[in-house]
Amino acid sequence: MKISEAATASGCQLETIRYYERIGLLPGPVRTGNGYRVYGQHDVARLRFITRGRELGFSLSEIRDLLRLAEDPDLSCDDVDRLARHHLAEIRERQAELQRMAQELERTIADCCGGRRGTCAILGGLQTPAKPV
Amino acid sequence: MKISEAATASGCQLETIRYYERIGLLPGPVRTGNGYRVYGQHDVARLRFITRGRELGFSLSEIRDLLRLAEDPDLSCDDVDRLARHHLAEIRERQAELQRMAQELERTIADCCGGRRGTCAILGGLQTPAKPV
DNA sequence: GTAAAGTCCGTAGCCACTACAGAGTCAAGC
DNA sequence: GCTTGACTCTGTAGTGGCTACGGACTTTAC
Repeated sequence: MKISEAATASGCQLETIRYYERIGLLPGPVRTGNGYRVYGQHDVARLRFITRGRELGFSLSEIRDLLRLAEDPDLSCDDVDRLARHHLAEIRERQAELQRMAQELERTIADCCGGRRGTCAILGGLQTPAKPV
Repeated sequence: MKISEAATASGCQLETIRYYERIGLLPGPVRTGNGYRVYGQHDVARLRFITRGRELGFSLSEIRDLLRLAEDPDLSCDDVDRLARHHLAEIRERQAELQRMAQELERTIADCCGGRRGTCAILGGLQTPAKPV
Protein backbone atom coordinates (compact mmCIF):
# COMPACT_ATOMS: atom_id res chain seq x y z
CA MET A 1 0.00 0.00 0.00
CA LYS A 2 1.05 3.60 -0.53
CA ILE A 3 1.96 6.03 2.18
CA SER A 4 -1.45 7.69 2.41
CA GLU A 5 -3.09 4.30 2.83
CA ALA A 6 -0.56 3.35 5.47
CA ALA A 7 -1.36 6.63 7.22
CA THR A 8 -5.07 5.84 7.23
CA ALA A 9 -4.50 2.22 8.28
CA SER A 10 -2.18 3.14 11.14
CA GLY A 11 -3.83 6.33 12.36
CA CYS A 12 -0.54 8.12 11.86
CA GLN A 13 -0.09 11.34 9.90
CA LEU A 14 1.51 11.01 6.50
CA GLU A 15 4.34 13.46 7.21
CA THR A 16 4.88 11.80 10.54
CA ILE A 17 5.52 8.47 8.81
CA ARG A 18 8.24 10.07 6.73
CA TYR A 19 9.57 11.70 9.87
CA TYR A 20 9.76 8.35 11.69
CA GLU A 21 11.63 6.93 8.73
CA ARG A 22 14.03 9.86 8.73
CA ILE A 23 14.91 9.40 12.39
CA GLY A 24 15.28 5.65 11.95
CA LEU A 25 12.25 4.59 13.96
CA LEU A 26 10.62 2.98 10.96
CA PRO A 27 12.77 1.10 8.45
CA GLY A 28 12.82 2.58 4.96
CA PRO A 29 10.22 0.64 2.96
CA VAL A 30 10.46 -0.92 -0.48
CA ARG A 31 10.06 1.56 -3.31
CA THR A 32 8.23 1.24 -6.60
CA GLY A 33 9.95 2.16 -9.85
CA ASN A 34 8.86 5.77 -9.52
CA GLY A 35 10.25 6.03 -6.00
CA TYR A 36 6.94 5.77 -4.14
CA ARG A 37 7.09 4.07 -0.75
CA VAL A 38 5.29 0.73 -0.43
CA TYR A 39 4.17 -0.50 2.97
CA GLY A 40 2.96 -3.86 4.23
CA GLN A 41 0.98 -5.08 7.24
CA HIS A 42 4.12 -5.35 9.32
CA ASP A 43 4.89 -1.66 8.79
CA VAL A 44 1.36 -0.70 9.70
CA ALA A 45 1.59 -2.77 12.89
CA ARG A 46 4.83 -1.01 13.80
CA LEU A 47 3.30 2.39 13.12
CA ARG A 48 0.31 1.51 15.27
CA PHE A 49 2.65 0.44 18.03
CA ILE A 50 4.42 3.78 17.85
CA THR A 51 1.20 5.79 17.68
CA ARG A 52 -0.27 3.87 20.58
CA GLY A 53 2.88 4.43 22.61
CA ARG A 54 2.68 8.16 21.91
CA GLU A 55 -0.96 8.19 22.99
CA LEU A 56 0.15 6.65 26.27
CA GLY A 57 2.72 9.41 26.62
CA PHE A 58 5.88 7.44 25.89
CA SER A 59 8.69 9.41 24.29
CA LEU A 60 10.00 8.30 20.93
CA SER A 61 13.20 7.11 22.55
CA GLU A 62 11.22 5.05 25.05
CA ILE A 63 9.24 3.62 22.17
CA ARG A 64 12.49 2.81 20.43
CA ASP A 65 13.50 0.81 23.52
CA LEU A 66 10.14 -0.91 23.68
CA LEU A 67 10.38 -1.88 20.03
CA ARG A 68 13.83 -3.32 20.57
CA LEU A 69 12.55 -5.32 23.52
CA ALA A 70 9.52 -6.43 21.55
CA GLU A 71 11.71 -7.71 18.76
CA ASP A 72 13.95 -9.86 20.90
CA PRO A 73 11.73 -12.87 21.69
CA ASP A 74 14.29 -14.52 23.96
CA LEU A 75 14.17 -11.94 26.73
CA SER A 76 11.67 -12.03 29.54
CA CYS A 77 9.42 -9.03 29.72
CA ASP A 78 10.95 -7.67 32.91
CA ASP A 79 12.52 -4.79 31.05
CA VAL A 80 9.23 -3.90 29.41
CA ASP A 81 7.54 -3.99 32.77
CA ARG A 82 10.23 -1.80 34.31
CA LEU A 83 9.96 0.74 31.52
CA ALA A 84 6.17 0.85 31.82
CA ARG A 85 6.31 1.29 35.59
CA HIS A 86 8.91 4.01 35.31
CA HIS A 87 6.75 5.78 32.79
CA LEU A 88 3.70 5.43 34.98
CA ALA A 89 5.61 7.02 37.85
CA GLU A 90 6.47 9.96 35.62
CA ILE A 91 2.86 10.39 34.64
CA ARG A 92 1.88 10.36 38.31
CA GLU A 93 4.43 13.06 38.96
CA ARG A 94 3.12 15.22 36.15
CA GLN A 95 -0.39 14.74 37.49
CA ALA A 96 0.66 15.90 40.92
CA GLU A 97 2.37 18.93 39.42
CA LEU A 98 -0.73 19.88 37.44
CA GLN A 99 -2.78 19.41 40.58
CA ARG A 100 -0.58 21.89 42.45
CA MET A 101 -0.89 24.36 39.59
CA ALA A 102 -4.65 23.97 39.43
CA GLN A 103 -5.08 24.47 43.17
CA GLU A 104 -2.98 27.60 43.17
CA LEU A 105 -4.79 28.98 40.18
CA GLU A 106 -8.17 28.22 41.71
CA ARG A 107 -7.23 29.92 44.93
CA THR A 108 -5.95 32.93 43.05
CA ILE A 109 -9.05 33.15 40.90
CA ALA A 110 -11.28 32.82 43.93
CA ASP A 111 -9.47 35.75 45.54
CA CYS A 112 -10.28 37.96 42.57
CA CYS A 113 -12.92 40.43 43.63
CA GLY A 114 -13.72 41.44 40.07
CA GLY A 115 -12.53 44.92 40.83
CA ARG A 116 -9.98 47.23 39.35
CA ARG A 117 -6.42 46.47 38.49
CA GLY A 118 -4.84 47.80 41.65
CA THR A 119 -6.49 45.10 43.71
CA CYS A 120 -6.35 42.25 41.23
CA ALA A 121 -5.47 39.15 43.19
CA ILE A 122 -4.47 37.15 40.13
CA LEU A 123 -1.80 39.57 39.06
CA GLY A 124 -0.79 39.93 42.68
CA GLY A 125 -0.43 36.17 42.95
CA LEU A 126 1.82 36.18 39.94
CA GLN A 127 4.10 38.76 41.49
CA THR A 128 4.89 36.68 44.54
CA PRO A 129 6.32 33.22 44.95
CA ALA A 130 3.97 30.38 45.72
CA LYS A 131 2.51 30.21 49.20
CA PRO A 132 3.46 26.95 50.86
CA VAL A 133 0.57 24.49 50.47
CA MET B 1 22.90 44.61 39.37
CA LYS B 2 24.50 42.35 36.79
CA ILE B 3 22.81 39.57 34.92
CA SER B 4 23.97 36.79 37.23
CA GLU B 5 22.65 38.68 40.23
CA ALA B 6 19.37 39.29 38.45
CA ALA B 7 19.24 35.58 37.74
CA THR B 8 19.71 34.73 41.41
CA ALA B 9 17.27 37.42 42.55
CA SER B 10 14.55 36.35 40.13
CA GLY B 11 15.01 32.60 40.20
CA CYS B 12 15.46 32.66 36.46
CA GLN B 13 18.35 31.11 34.57
CA LEU B 14 20.94 33.50 33.19
CA GLU B 15 20.64 32.33 29.60
CA THR B 16 16.89 32.42 29.93
CA ILE B 17 17.02 36.13 30.82
CA ARG B 18 18.93 36.82 27.64
CA TYR B 19 16.43 34.65 25.79
CA TYR B 20 13.48 36.63 27.16
CA GLU B 21 15.19 39.81 26.06
CA ARG B 22 15.78 38.38 22.60
CA ILE B 23 12.13 37.49 22.11
CA GLY B 24 11.02 40.86 23.44
CA LEU B 25 9.46 39.66 26.68
CA LEU B 26 11.90 41.63 28.78
CA PRO B 27 12.98 45.10 27.63
CA GLY B 28 16.67 45.44 26.85
CA PRO B 29 18.28 46.87 29.98
CA VAL B 30 20.72 49.72 30.41
CA ARG B 31 24.32 48.82 29.62
CA THR B 32 27.53 49.78 31.34
CA GLY B 33 30.45 51.12 29.34
CA ASN B 34 31.77 47.64 28.69
CA GLY B 35 28.42 46.47 27.39
CA TYR B 36 27.33 44.53 30.47
CA ARG B 37 23.60 44.49 31.18
CA VAL B 38 22.42 46.31 34.29
CA TYR B 39 19.14 45.37 35.91
CA GLY B 40 16.99 47.06 38.53
CA GLN B 41 14.24 45.96 40.91
CA HIS B 42 11.59 46.49 38.25
CA ASP B 43 13.31 44.05 35.92
CA VAL B 44 13.61 41.48 38.66
CA ALA B 45 9.91 41.85 39.45
CA ARG B 46 9.07 41.32 35.80
CA LEU B 47 11.30 38.27 35.64
CA ARG B 48 9.69 36.85 38.75
CA PHE B 49 6.29 37.45 37.21
CA ILE B 50 7.34 35.52 34.13
CA THR B 51 8.96 32.70 36.10
CA ARG B 52 5.93 32.40 38.32
CA GLY B 53 3.65 32.31 35.32
CA ARG B 54 5.74 29.53 33.80
CA GLU B 55 5.56 27.59 37.07
CA LEU B 56 1.79 27.85 36.85
CA GLY B 57 1.96 26.48 33.33
CA PHE B 58 1.18 29.66 31.38
CA SER B 59 2.78 29.86 27.96
CA LEU B 60 5.09 32.76 27.20
CA SER B 61 2.48 34.28 24.93
CA GLU B 62 -0.12 34.07 27.68
CA ILE B 63 2.35 35.68 30.02
CA ARG B 64 2.90 38.38 27.44
CA ASP B 65 -0.84 39.05 27.51
CA LEU B 66 -0.91 39.05 31.29
CA LEU B 67 1.96 41.52 31.40
CA ARG B 68 0.17 43.81 28.98
CA LEU B 69 -2.96 43.63 31.09
CA ALA B 70 -0.96 44.20 34.25
CA GLU B 71 0.57 47.32 32.81
CA ASP B 72 -2.65 48.99 31.81
CA PRO B 73 -4.05 50.21 35.13
CA ASP B 74 -7.25 51.55 33.62
CA LEU B 75 -8.72 48.22 32.66
CA SER B 76 -10.74 46.07 35.00
CA CYS B 77 -9.29 42.67 35.67
CA ASP B 78 -11.99 40.81 33.76
CA ASP B 79 -9.54 39.90 31.04
CA VAL B 80 -7.03 38.61 33.54
CA ASP B 81 -9.73 36.55 35.16
CA ARG B 82 -10.85 35.17 31.81
CA LEU B 83 -7.30 34.22 30.86
CA ALA B 84 -6.73 32.51 34.19
CA ARG B 85 -9.98 30.56 33.96
CA HIS B 86 -9.24 29.52 30.42
CA HIS B 87 -5.84 28.34 31.49
CA LEU B 88 -7.29 26.45 34.43
CA ALA B 89 -9.66 24.65 32.08
CA GLU B 90 -6.71 23.60 29.96
CA ILE B 91 -4.89 22.26 32.98
CA ARG B 92 -7.99 20.28 33.96
CA GLU B 93 -8.07 18.80 30.48
CA ARG B 94 -4.44 17.77 30.63
CA GLN B 95 -5.07 16.22 34.02
CA ALA B 96 -7.92 14.16 32.63
CA GLU B 97 -5.76 13.03 29.75
CA LEU B 98 -2.95 11.94 32.06
CA GLN B 99 -5.51 10.13 34.17
CA ARG B 100 -6.68 8.16 31.15
CA MET B 101 -3.10 7.30 30.27
CA ALA B 102 -2.30 6.22 33.81
CA GLN B 103 -5.36 4.01 34.06
CA GLU B 104 -4.59 2.28 30.80
CA LEU B 105 -0.97 1.79 31.76
CA GLU B 106 -1.93 0.43 35.14
CA ARG B 107 -4.33 -2.03 33.63
CA THR B 108 -1.74 -3.15 31.12
CA ILE B 109 0.93 -3.54 33.75
CA ALA B 110 -1.44 -5.49 35.97
CA ASP B 111 -2.12 -7.87 33.09
CA CYS B 112 1.58 -8.64 32.80
CA CYS B 113 2.16 -12.12 34.09
CA GLY B 114 5.92 -11.68 34.33
CA GLY B 115 6.38 -14.40 31.77
CA ARG B 116 8.10 -14.63 28.44
CA ARG B 117 7.81 -12.24 25.55
CA GLY B 118 5.19 -14.16 23.61
CA THR B 119 2.63 -13.49 26.28
CA CYS B 120 3.67 -10.02 27.40
CA ALA B 121 0.51 -8.05 27.99
CA ILE B 122 2.25 -4.69 27.91
CA LEU B 123 3.58 -5.17 24.43
CA GLY B 124 0.26 -6.67 23.43
CA GLY B 125 -1.53 -3.63 24.75
CA LEU B 126 0.69 -1.44 22.65
CA GLN B 127 -0.18 -3.37 19.52
CA THR B 128 -3.89 -2.73 19.79
CA PRO B 129 -5.94 0.44 20.02
CA ALA B 130 -7.25 1.49 23.40
CA LYS B 131 -10.07 -0.50 24.87
CA PRO B 132 -13.06 1.75 25.54
CA VAL B 133 -13.02 2.76 29.19
C1' DG C 1 51.08 39.48 36.41
C1' DT C 2 48.25 35.80 35.83
C1' DA C 3 44.49 32.81 36.34
C1' DA C 4 39.72 32.18 37.08
C1' DA C 5 35.31 33.78 36.70
C1' DG C 6 32.01 36.51 34.49
C1' DT C 7 30.00 38.63 30.37
C1' DC C 8 29.24 39.35 25.52
C1' DC C 9 27.21 37.66 20.89
C1' DG C 10 25.65 34.40 17.65
C1' DT C 11 24.46 30.00 16.53
C1' DA C 12 23.00 25.23 16.96
C1' DG C 13 20.75 21.67 19.44
C1' DC C 14 16.70 19.52 21.86
C1' DC C 15 11.66 17.12 21.05
C1' DA C 16 8.05 15.71 18.04
C1' DC C 17 6.33 17.06 14.82
C1' DT C 18 4.16 20.35 10.95
C1' DA C 19 4.25 23.08 6.91
C1' DC C 20 5.91 24.58 3.18
C1' DA C 21 8.25 24.87 -1.91
C1' DG C 22 9.13 22.96 -6.12
C1' DA C 23 9.41 18.91 -8.83
C1' DG C 24 7.84 14.66 -10.59
C1' DT C 25 3.95 11.03 -11.31
C1' DC C 26 -0.48 9.02 -11.99
C1' DA C 27 -5.50 8.50 -13.15
C1' DA C 28 -9.74 10.28 -15.01
C1' DG C 29 -12.27 12.85 -18.21
C1' DC C 30 -12.56 15.20 -22.60
C1' DG D 1 -3.21 13.41 -26.65
C1' DC D 2 -4.08 16.91 -23.30
C1' DT D 3 -5.43 18.87 -19.26
C1' DT D 4 -6.64 18.84 -14.58
C1' DG D 5 -6.27 17.45 -10.06
C1' DA D 6 -4.62 14.43 -6.68
C1' DC D 7 -0.79 12.22 -5.03
C1' DT D 8 4.13 11.59 -4.03
C1' DC D 9 8.92 12.91 -3.74
C1' DT D 10 12.93 15.64 -1.43
C1' DG D 11 14.76 19.09 1.41
C1' DT D 12 14.31 22.76 4.44
C1' DA D 13 12.37 25.81 7.91
C1' DG D 14 9.28 26.70 11.54
C1' DT D 15 7.09 25.77 16.31
C1' DG D 16 8.02 26.56 21.95
C1' DG D 17 11.00 27.27 25.56
C1' DC D 18 14.74 26.95 26.50
C1' DT D 19 19.96 25.09 26.88
C1' DA D 20 24.62 24.70 25.44
C1' DC D 21 28.41 25.84 22.95
C1' DG D 22 32.46 28.57 20.96
C1' DG D 23 35.36 32.41 20.83
C1' DA D 24 36.20 37.02 22.31
C1' DC D 25 36.40 40.33 25.82
C1' DT D 26 36.48 42.21 30.80
C1' DT D 27 36.69 42.01 35.55
C1' DT D 28 38.19 40.17 39.91
C1' DA D 29 41.16 37.75 43.18
C1' DC D 30 45.43 36.39 44.58
